[in-house]
Amino acid sequence: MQNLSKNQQIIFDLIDKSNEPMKAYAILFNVQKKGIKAPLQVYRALDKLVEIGKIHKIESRNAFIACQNSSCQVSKATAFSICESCEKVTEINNSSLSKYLSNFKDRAGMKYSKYNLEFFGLCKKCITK
Amino acid sequence: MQNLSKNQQIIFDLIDKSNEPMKAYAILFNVQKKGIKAPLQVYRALDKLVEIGKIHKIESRNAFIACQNSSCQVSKATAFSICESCEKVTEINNSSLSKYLSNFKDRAGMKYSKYNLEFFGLCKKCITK
DNA sequence: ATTTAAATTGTTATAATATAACACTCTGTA
DNA sequence: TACAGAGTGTTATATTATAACAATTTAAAT
Repeated sequence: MQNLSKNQQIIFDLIDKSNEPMKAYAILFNVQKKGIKAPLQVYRALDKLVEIGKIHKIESRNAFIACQNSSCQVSKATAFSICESCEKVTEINNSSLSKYLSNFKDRAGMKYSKYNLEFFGLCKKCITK
Repeated sequence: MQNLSKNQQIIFDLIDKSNEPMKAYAILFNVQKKGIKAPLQVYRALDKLVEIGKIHKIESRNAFIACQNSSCQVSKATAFSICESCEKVTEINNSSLSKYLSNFKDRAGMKYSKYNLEFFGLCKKCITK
């Protein structure tokens, strides 16, 4: 795989270091000291990083996390668990689930090339609170 | 179940008549002649309608569709197919899928109360184009 | 080395999506 | 009939995302 460009690398490093999903304008604020000044610079890098599978967008949160699955090249089969109390997000890496969903066919005869699944609930820590 | 309020009914009727997902500001434009003038009036009705399961939000599109599943009271287990060419969205009502996902447990020990799944691809019509 | 096309960057402005805050009104019920 | 909860109306503003255009860098093929 080709290397990331300067902006892409800066933004990927930031997201990768974070242990929680980051929103675009939080990213912007953090990288302003590195010379990235405008939203569009952030969104362009995010678009590319999503496209090549280095990060994923958590659609229900409008936020981005680094891919936890080291072998992931393309974001075409993603699943996440989201704690509705502490907002912790974890990428689910479960071969039974991914097999089931990748092979799923509905009666409409649609050809699926991609899916995104988000589970919501309470994480272990938050259940006991 | 209790009846919808005036604004909720107006907005639900509009979405229900539409055969495609509607965006909040498209809804606003359509209901202005009925006296609903401000975005917040729309968003409040949408929030309530989502909460009681009459409509669903398509997260990847920031758009709303009426629930196709007449028995659905609460939006806690939703799945959709989305055509990336014509943007047609269909609610998937498949008991095998919903059973599989409702029973899914990951190793993080999280207790899930809800999920949302979006499949992307090409619908029958668009495949042949 | 030089050309060339594609990707990336920088910049300003603006579009699209969504919520805060506050006051008032309606509705069901105890 | 008063009271609590849900709903409404309104203005302002916050948040998320893209349009348009010009310049620069990069990678690959001559």
